[in-house]
Amino acid sequence: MAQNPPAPRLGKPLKRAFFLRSVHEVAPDLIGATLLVNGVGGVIVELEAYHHTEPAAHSFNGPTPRNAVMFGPGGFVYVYRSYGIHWCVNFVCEREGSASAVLIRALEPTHGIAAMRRRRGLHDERALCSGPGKLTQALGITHAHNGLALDVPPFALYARIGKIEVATGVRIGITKAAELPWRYGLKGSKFLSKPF
DNA sequence: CTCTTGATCTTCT
DNA sequence: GAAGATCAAGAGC
Repeated sequence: MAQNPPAPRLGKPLKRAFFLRSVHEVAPDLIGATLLVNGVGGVIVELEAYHHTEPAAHSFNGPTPRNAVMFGPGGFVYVYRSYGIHWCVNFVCEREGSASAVLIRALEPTHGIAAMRRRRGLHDERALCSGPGKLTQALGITHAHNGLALDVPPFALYARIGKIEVATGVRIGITKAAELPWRYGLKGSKFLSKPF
């Protein structure tokens, strides 16, 4: 087995207050940040913004048992079941009642790659976390994590270090409000769910 | 490479 | 009963 390169240095820990502003300010600032769950994870390279004022958001029709966390304050985790089989993870943004969030869609694996390969049953690093359902499986995220805070274990989030270029485009896999350019990604990354 | 399909949970009609 | 913020496997080109 080839040795993995050393994991990159981490930036400063992001606190809950990081999320208490517009989802469109948070979204580009999260590209390049590092997400870890029990020490396993990587660099966020792709995400999408959702807001209760547009019909693609789960919160558009008001609170339900599933989306209740979205209606709380920013800085917490919203996990939902997708197509009956996958889990998808969101970070809630803005103030309580704003019901906005970013869907984490892809990571560049950097920490705990062996654990991710084991959970995914795959060796190819580029396929470990290149999609919203894939990365939750790789990090071990399930409904048990719904409602947890992002700045408290098992979660840890670290600011990016240095400059990057953020790409934007239309969101993937939706039919309502499909024209909004609310997909954000790390320009040129090899770990996206799809190229921009 | 693209296209199709099955898996089967939660919400809405 | 249908649709959905998905993925992997298999068929066909």
